[in-house]
Amino acid sequence: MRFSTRGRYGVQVMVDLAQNSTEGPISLKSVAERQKLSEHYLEQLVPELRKAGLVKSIRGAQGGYLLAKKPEEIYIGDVIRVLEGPIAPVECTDQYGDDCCEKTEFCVTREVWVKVRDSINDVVDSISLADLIKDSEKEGEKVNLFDDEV
Amino acid sequence: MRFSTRGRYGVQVMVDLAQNSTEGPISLKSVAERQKLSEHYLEQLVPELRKAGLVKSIRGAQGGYLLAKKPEEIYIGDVIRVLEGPIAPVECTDQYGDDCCEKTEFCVTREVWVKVRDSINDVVDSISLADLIKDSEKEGEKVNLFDDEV
DNA sequence: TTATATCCTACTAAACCAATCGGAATTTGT
DNA sequence: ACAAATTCCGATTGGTTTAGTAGGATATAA
Repeated sequence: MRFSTRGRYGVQVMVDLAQNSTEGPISLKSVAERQKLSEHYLEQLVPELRKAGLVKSIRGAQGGYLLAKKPEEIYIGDVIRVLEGPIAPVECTDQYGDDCCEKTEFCVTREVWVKVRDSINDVVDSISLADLIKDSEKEGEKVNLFDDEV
Repeated sequence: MRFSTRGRYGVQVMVDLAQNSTEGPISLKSVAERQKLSEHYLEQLVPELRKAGLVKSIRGAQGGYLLAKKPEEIYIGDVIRVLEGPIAPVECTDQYGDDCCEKTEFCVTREVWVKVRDSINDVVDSISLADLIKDSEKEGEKVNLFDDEV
């Protein structure tokens, strides 16, 4: 049960843009260096974010990418669904309200996957880019934000 | 972002056992027929559930599998984690409290994945086999249980 | 002793993942 | 006009994972 690198890198790129593109476009080269990712691979992912209206691109020298909206208006769920496809822990939860497999009897287990799907969507749709970079502004302290862990 | 068939089939098998093993062991052959799954493939999965203490096996003719505990005491999360491994939407959330990548700066995005992980675990650890088969006892009505959907 | 089961280890075909490669098109600065 | 920087685009690739299949060995009831 893993997200692929697509969603993970995508979120990293968006956060990086939010942190760095305050004045002018940011090249993928610099994002790749800061985030320690393959520039070529990002070239494959980021155009999808552009087509989805999450970033804007400026071509040519000194070009690069910019967020298309304010960090407060971009939710992690949007980024993930663009790069990973709809969140559907099993196939039959892909479309809402559809009935799934051709099982003759009522499919009992679907309830589980629907609840998982909805709960993931709730989480990722409740966190904006602004929420994430707010944390990073406390840079240097390195506090543990995850006090819910063991 | 999918669970593999392992987790899905595993839950199906456990539900099938809960529904059918009230008196005596159930063969994988019959489970496979009812659930329309490959018997041989189940032979690969179900022993893992046995080693994890979720089912008991009885070998030989008229043998088969039984739940090792009451349906009220078996949670979907247990089944899934046995067959899919720990729920960790990205690698660095695999162990609790561990810090992840060797990023020099604090990893902002990890917060997202930790919250997703915890929310999935909360859901699957709140649904027991008993909860699922309770629904199926209303068989025949075929009501839509998912009124939270569009 | 036969049929029915679980148990166990390999093997495999297909799909998917995470890139890499090689260039075309666009824009800025000199 | 030209070079450098950059996005854009399609093809290819090596490795891993998935979802099984194959072929038996072992155990037990009838």
